[in-house]
Amino acid sequence: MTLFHERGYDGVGVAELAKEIGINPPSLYAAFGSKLGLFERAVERYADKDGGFITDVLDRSRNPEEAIRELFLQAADSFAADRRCPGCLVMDGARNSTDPDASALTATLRGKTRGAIAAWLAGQGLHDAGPLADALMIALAGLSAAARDGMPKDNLHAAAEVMSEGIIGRLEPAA
Amino acid sequence: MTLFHERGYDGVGVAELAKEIGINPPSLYAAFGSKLGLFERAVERYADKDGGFITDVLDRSRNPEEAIRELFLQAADSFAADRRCPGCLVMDGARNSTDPDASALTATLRGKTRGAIAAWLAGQGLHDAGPLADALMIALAGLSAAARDGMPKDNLHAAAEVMSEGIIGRLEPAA
DNA sequence: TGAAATAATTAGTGATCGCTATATAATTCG
DNA sequence: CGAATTATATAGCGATCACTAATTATTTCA
Repeated sequence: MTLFHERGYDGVGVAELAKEIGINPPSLYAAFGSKLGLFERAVERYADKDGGFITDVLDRSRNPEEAIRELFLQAADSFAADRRCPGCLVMDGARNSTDPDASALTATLRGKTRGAIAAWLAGQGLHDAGPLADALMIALAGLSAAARDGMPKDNLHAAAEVMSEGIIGRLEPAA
Repeated sequence: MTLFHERGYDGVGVAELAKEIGINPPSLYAAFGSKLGLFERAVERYADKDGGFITDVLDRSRNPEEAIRELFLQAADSFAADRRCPGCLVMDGARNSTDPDASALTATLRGKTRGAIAAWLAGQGLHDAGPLADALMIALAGLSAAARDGMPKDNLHAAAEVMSEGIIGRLEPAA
């Protein structure tokens, strides 16, 4: 998972993945079926653990302002937590990959996240929950890209606050 | 340039690049020195032509509100203009590349753009021009990522408007 | 302990990578 | 027209890719 996160799906080979796990390539294929199978397991684990803060924030927040603020704060924290593998594996783990299956895998997870956010916003009685969810996902994608481009944690935090407070200021109830 | 834009630096081979130009690999090396040399030329051309709207907007705008609004609008237009090569070549052309030189090339151009935006904002007498420039760059990176992930032009526009108006609403003069 | 089943390792498959030495064709000049 | 020069194209260099057949080592039970 760390290797995929660090260098992307195409950037790491099966030999190195097996070595990191402590097995040989044939054992990797016996256990996961293919490189893509291992990637699927890694991405799902990442979404469950590292990406769990998203559903947690939505569950715990009692109003959209608090939710969005906390979402951006925790995203900036998460994306800059480990200097060795910055950004989000779901956002950027298969970016520019030559394997369409790997891209489709992460795209599906992004779709689920966007759907959960949009549904929560709509449930809060907000106008334009769809475009709002798109804007949030785009901002998160930007944060992930910036983290991967090496932006320091403090700068990431400051920029995240600008964006979150900006979007919060534009919230309005459904017509 | 189109091939690099479409599939990223690592995603396209020299043989295909040469074929697209209409020459053979040895001629490509005679003309550009290396794959990286051709990428450099392509990225610089892209920054000059397709990315020219950024400096144009800054030059023409008479206040930050107008500038930011126009920046996001034109970015969304540009990133979704060609379905075959969506997003921004400078933002995502070398993302997850295994060649650090290619990544450094695009990183330098992003740094220049961020610098130009920050300087312009500061010249407009705005508070926190640095974090603001970071936020703008991050939003643009998010728009590029969303475009590359296949988001339709209209949705991209709507989300861009949410983000731009949000940031505009948070502008404040320097202390 | 000895045979059967399982696991791990080595080595190698064809394909593609960036890049280039060699060979062929086209052009320029005496 | 023929020789020297330049530009083109073909083919192949070593390296790496995902993946696996064949071999060796280990363990499991009678």
